[in-house]
Amino acid sequence: MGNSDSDICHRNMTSPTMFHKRQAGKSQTRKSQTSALKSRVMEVSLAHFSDVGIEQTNVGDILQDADCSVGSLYHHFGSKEGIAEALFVEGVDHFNAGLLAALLPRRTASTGIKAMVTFCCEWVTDQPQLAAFLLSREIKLSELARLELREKDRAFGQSTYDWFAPHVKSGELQALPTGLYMPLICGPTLECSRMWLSGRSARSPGEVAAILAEASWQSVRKSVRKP
Amino acid sequence: MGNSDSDICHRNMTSPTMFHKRQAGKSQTRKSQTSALKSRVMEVSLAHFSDVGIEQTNVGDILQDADCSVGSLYHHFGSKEGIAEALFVEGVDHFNAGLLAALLPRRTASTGIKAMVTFCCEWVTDQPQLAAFLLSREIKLSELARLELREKDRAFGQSTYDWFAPHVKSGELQALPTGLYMPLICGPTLECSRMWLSGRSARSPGEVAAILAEASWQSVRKSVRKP
DNA sequence: ATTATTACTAGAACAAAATTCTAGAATAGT
DNA sequence: ACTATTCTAGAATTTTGTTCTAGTAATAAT
Repeated sequence: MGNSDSDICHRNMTSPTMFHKRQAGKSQTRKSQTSALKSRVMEVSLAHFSDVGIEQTNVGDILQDADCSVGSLYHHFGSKEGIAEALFVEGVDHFNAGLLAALLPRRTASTGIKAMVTFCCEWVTDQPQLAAFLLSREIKLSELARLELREKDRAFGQSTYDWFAPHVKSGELQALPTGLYMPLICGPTLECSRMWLSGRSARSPGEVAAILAEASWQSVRKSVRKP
Repeated sequence: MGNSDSDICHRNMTSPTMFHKRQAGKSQTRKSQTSALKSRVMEVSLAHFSDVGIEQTNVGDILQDADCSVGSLYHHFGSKEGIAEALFVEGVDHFNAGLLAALLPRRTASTGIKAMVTFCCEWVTDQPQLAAFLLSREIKLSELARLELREKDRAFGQSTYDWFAPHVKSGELQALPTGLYMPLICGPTLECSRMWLSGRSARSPGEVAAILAEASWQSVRKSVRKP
């Protein structure tokens, strides 16, 4: 999170100097101070965003809670939305990586699908703040971030599809339009998550993980019964 | 939509005069002008909200596009969020009513569940703007609206449960925690909707309604196979 | 009919909050 | 040592949501 090199100055910089190798030389103090500052801002912002939403959060509070100056904040993030964007991209990254890590080692269709659902449930239950923020979708992404995410999304979709394909061929999984697997597998869980996170449901996803896993599995397995 | 009597002045008014019967007498011109204005504001706001989000929308634009004065807008809606709130409550009402109307006449578990999914798909596909707005959930509701919605939600849940119960008893539907039926039935569809609405998927829910209906049905039907 | 009250419209004035600007300090590269 | 760049800082500016005051049309009360 800290040294994510994601400040806007790097993003916007087109000069070749950005490719010079960075010697992690002697005095690390300034660098670490800076990255600590960015971390602090992101952490504090997440707390506020997930609590009252981006709009209701005011930069003044972030500045104060993160002990950061206006200049620094705008230097690193460009805008309030910029902070949200950074949080969003990072969050999606972590989630997708975790989901893949849960899926890939599984050898059977059933265990793979259920592992995805279970991971989803646990992830949401373990870090409700980040989950609430990611699921809220009130983020207006910049064109750049949009493309970045689109690409990550594509890569993620490809990875899962590579895992699914053999199981479809072997007749364990239904053959479906590619875009439907994720909604069918994670949709119910995410819906439960939203309800829990917004206080409309008392039961956390973690508590109903097993039921959700079984149900989602039933929805994508190749049915052998007559309809 | 027009004469919804939902302006804040009515909501906040506690004096008994609000209960005086209103003679729909002679000159309707002012009333209709007013309700036309409110409709215009809501329509224009929905377009902006679903396009760029509530935060990014500025009142100035709404004022201009709806040809409304600052005074009128704040008289009728109280704030920018007030407009969003009105849109949200109205939207949820319509959606829930439609969903119930699709479900209640069905006599078998299978056709009922599938009707819900199908309705969901069509509703989202038919009015993408409203759907995008409702699904975005960036609305900070007032305490009053929160309670109002909570109650509607409860009533809706009760109605669907009354329909489900006999089918659970007869062994067609799985017995599940009450809060899980909706996520399992509508979760995949809503997830598809989000992807379509945000441009991450090309296929509209309407196009895959049949597949989703069947899959969701499989996820909640009472399974007769060995696990 | 006259008056009083209320609903509504209108836009100037205000306040709060986001962002830009300018300047200076720390650091890295040459 | 010198120069360019990154980073920090906070005052100044701009933007934008909201309030206020005033006036008009409609309805209710007397």
